[in-house]
Amino acid sequence: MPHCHTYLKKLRDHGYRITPQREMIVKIIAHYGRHMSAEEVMEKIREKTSSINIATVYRTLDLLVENGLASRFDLGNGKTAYATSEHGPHVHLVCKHCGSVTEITESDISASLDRIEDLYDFDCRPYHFSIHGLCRDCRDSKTD
Amino acid sequence: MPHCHTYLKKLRDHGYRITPQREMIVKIIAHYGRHMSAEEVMEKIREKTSSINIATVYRTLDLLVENGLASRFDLGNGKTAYATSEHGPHVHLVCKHCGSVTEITESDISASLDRIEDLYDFDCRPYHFSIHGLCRDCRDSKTD
DNA sequence: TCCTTTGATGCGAATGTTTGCAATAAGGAA
DNA sequence: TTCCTTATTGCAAACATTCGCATCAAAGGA
Ligand SMILES: [Mn+2]
Ligand SMILES: [Mn+2]
Ligand SMILES: [Zn+2]
Ligand SMILES: [Zn+2]
Repeated sequence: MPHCHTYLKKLRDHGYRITPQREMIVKIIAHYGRHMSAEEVMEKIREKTSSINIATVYRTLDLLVENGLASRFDLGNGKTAYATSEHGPHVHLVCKHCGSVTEITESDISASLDRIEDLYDFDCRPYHFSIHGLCRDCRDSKTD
Repeated sequence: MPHCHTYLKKLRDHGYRITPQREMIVKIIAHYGRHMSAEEVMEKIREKTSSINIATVYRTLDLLVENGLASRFDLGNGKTAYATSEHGPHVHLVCKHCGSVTEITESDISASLDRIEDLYDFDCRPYHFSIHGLCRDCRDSKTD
């Protein structure tokens, strides 16, 4: 499914101009279906055609996030990751000690998100964020 | 209350050395009671005595986070913020369009965190993280 | 108190991300 | 189709954060 067309249309509808750079970046991240860092997007671009400046990649990814077409989050390793909604909504449990990442099931968080959207009139969806904590292994291996 | 002593003791108990640099950084962030960026910690240090290298500030803040004595999170402006548990556990709703930040009430999220801790055996507490989304004002001012 | 071990610091370089600004080109109007 | 307005790009510099490594000093034992 060419989701990228939908994304591009939404951008155009919001009054943004569709440039070859934006088309290429949207296509790449929409089809990839997983998290990508800005640098990974750059690599895919280099594989295909002429290069795009890294600042433009960041600006386009941020544009998608601001308009609810992608999510941005921090996996704790000093890099930021991006994904379109193709990746599906979910929460990552990131261990701040060993860096392991677990994805949790929708139903484990959706009640709280519903509540937040109701009470605070704040639109969390499509959600995709990280909760940093300690996994069992790391907790056990500590005297505390 | 000199929480900093507690923090320093915990670090020592975990086998870390207590250096003048660590003492100073822990004192500053524990007494401040709010979020601070690494650069803000540096400013406080400069006001007081001789300088500490910024890399040491980052390393010490990360040490506190890894040992559950402080939390680190991203307020979406390209800077990372840190706070000790003096700041209290809570979740920020960060609007990715206008940048506004709302703090939500403990009870609005704690059920989900309990569930996560049970099901995944993952220690979320003391929790302090951000959910990025759209506030009412920004949602309303969009054609979508 | 002095010595030894080894974890912590400072420094400078590398990496990741943002920003200001002049040049460019998308999209609408004529 | 051509022109105009102004959003977008590329570039280079600034900024935020991490890392490797030589040096230093905290902590514990003699
Ligand atoms: Mn994910
Ligand atoms: Mn807070
Ligand atoms: Zn872990
Ligand atoms: Zn807003």
